[in-house]
Amino acid sequence: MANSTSGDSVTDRLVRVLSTFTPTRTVQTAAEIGRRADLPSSTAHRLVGELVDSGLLERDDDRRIRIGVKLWELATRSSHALRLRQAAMPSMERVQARIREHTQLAILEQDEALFLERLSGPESGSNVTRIAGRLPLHAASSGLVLLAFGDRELRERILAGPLVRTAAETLTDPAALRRKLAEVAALGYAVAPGYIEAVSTGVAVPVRDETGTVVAALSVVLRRDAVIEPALVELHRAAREIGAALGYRR
Amino acid sequence: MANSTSGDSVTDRLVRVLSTFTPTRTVQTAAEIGRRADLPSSTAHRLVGELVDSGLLERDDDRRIRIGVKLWELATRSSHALRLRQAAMPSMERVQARIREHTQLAILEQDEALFLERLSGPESGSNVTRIAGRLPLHAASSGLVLLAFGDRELRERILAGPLVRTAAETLTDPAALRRKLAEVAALGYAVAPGYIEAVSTGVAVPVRDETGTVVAALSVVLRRDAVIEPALVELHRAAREIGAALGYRR
DNA sequence: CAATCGTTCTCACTCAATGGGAACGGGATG
DNA sequence: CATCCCGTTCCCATTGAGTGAGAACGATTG
Repeated sequence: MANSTSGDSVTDRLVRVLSTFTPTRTVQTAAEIGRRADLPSSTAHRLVGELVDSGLLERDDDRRIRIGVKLWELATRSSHALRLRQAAMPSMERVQARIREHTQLAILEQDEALFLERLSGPESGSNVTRIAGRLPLHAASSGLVLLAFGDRELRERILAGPLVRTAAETLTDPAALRRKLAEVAALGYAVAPGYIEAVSTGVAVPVRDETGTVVAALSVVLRRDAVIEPALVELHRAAREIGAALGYRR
Repeated sequence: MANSTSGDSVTDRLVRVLSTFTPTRTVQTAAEIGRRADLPSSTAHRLVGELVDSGLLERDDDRRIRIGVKLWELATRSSHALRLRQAAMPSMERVQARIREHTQLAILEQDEALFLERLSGPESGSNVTRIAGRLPLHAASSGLVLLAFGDRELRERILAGPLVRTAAETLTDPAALRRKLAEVAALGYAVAPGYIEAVSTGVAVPVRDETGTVVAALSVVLRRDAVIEPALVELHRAAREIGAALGYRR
C-alpha cells in the first residue's frame, strides 16, 4: 500500500489479520493481532478498527476482538462445503450411533485436511481434531485417503515437502509414505495406527460424488486395540449414501 | 484509496464485495459483483482476484465466484454465536419433535433478526426464514421479542425508522408497534399472526443467559388456525434449558 | 456477422493508506 | 506512592499502492 515498507496489498493484510484467529485462539487484543500478523501497531489498530466497523470482527466489553457474526453469516452462503456437510450429516449420525466413536468428515483445503464436521459421543476416546480444524495430509487417515485419491500433482508436492512428525509412528519418510499411499489406493481405505496419537487408530474411506471424483474423506477414530472391520463396513456404506445424496441436489 | 473518486476505504470495498453474496445469490461473476458493490469493473476484477488468491473467495470451473471455504473456517472461530447455537440445539430438537413445525433461533444483529438455526420437519408449513437469513425486527415474532426485551435505545431507533410492510398485517404504525411491544414485554412472549405471511403465525419467547440478559429469541411458525398454548409451553421450557446450558460453559 | 458481455492488461495520476512517534490510561510490581 | 509495561488512540508528513478509464480478446448470442 501507499508507503508500505513490506510491499503487500491491503487485501493480504486484512486476510492476515483474520487468519490470526485459530481454533484455540478466538479472542485477542488488537495489539496481539498486530504482532501475529506482523503489522506495525498503529496500522494494526486501524485495520482492526475498520473490520470492527464493518462487522467482520467484533469488540467485546473488555475491548478484546472476536470474529464477528457477519462472517458466519457470509460463510453460510458458501454452498459447496456446507452442501457436502448437509448431505453427510444423516449418514454420519448413523455411523456415530453404531460405532460410538468420533466420526469425521474432511475435505482437501490448501494441501491440508480440513475437518468439516465431527460427531462424538460420551464413550468416544481421545481425539485431537476439531470442527474447522486442520491436520497435515500425511499424518491423518483422512489425509491419506485424500492424498491417495487426489491428483498426482498434489501427491508429489506433499511427498517432496517436509513431512512433519505428529506422533512416534507418523510416516515421515517419503518412500514409506509412497508405499502406504499405494496400499490405500489398492485397498480403498486408509488405516493410520498411532500417526496422530499413540493411543488411537484412524480409519478413513473416500466419499465420491456422482461423477466418481473423491470429494471428501469419512473417518472414525478407534482405540488402538479395536478391530476395524465393523467400522469399515459402516464407513463404506455411509460414503455410498453420501455420494448418492450429493447427486440428488445437482 | 489512492485516487479513489468515491472516498471509501479498501476495507469498505472488500466488505461490500463479500456482502454482494446473499442467501439466494451464492454464485456470481466478477462483473456482477462489481456492479452490485458499485465498483468500476477493473477495480472489481482486481479485488475479487485478490480475494480469490487469499482463499476468502473461490473461483469454480466456469470462472464464477463463490464464498470460499476459508471463510467458513474463520467463521467457526466465532465462539459467541456458535456457542449459543450449540447450547440450543438439543432443546430445539425436542421442540421440533413435539410441535412438528419450524423451530428457529434468532439473535439481534445490526438492527435485524438474524436466524442462527432453523429446524423443520416434513409436515412443517410455509416459512420464509432461512439459516443465516435476516428479517426486520418489527415484522417477525422473534424480532418483537428481541425488541421488547432489548434496550430502549434500539427500540426508539426502530420505532423512528421506516417500518417496512412484509405482509398485509405487519405493524407499520409506530404507535401500534409500541403498544404491541409493551404487550410482549408484559406477557413474556410474542405472537405475530400474519406479519410475515398471511397463512402463518409466529410465536417467540426470549432466551436469557445466566445474568438474565436476553441473548436470543426462540420461535416456532404455526399455521394461522393452530392453538398456540402447547407451543408456548414447549418454547418456555426450551428457553429455560438453553439459558442453563449457556451458564455451564462460562 | 455484428453485438454483447466477461475478463485481462496497461499506464499515468494522485490521494488514501501508512507508520513512527507522542500521549493517555489502566493494571501490575516493587 | 512511584515506576514500568502494555494496549490504545491520535497526529501528520510522506509517497507508492491502488485506482479506473480504456483498449483488446474471447466466448456467447441472435
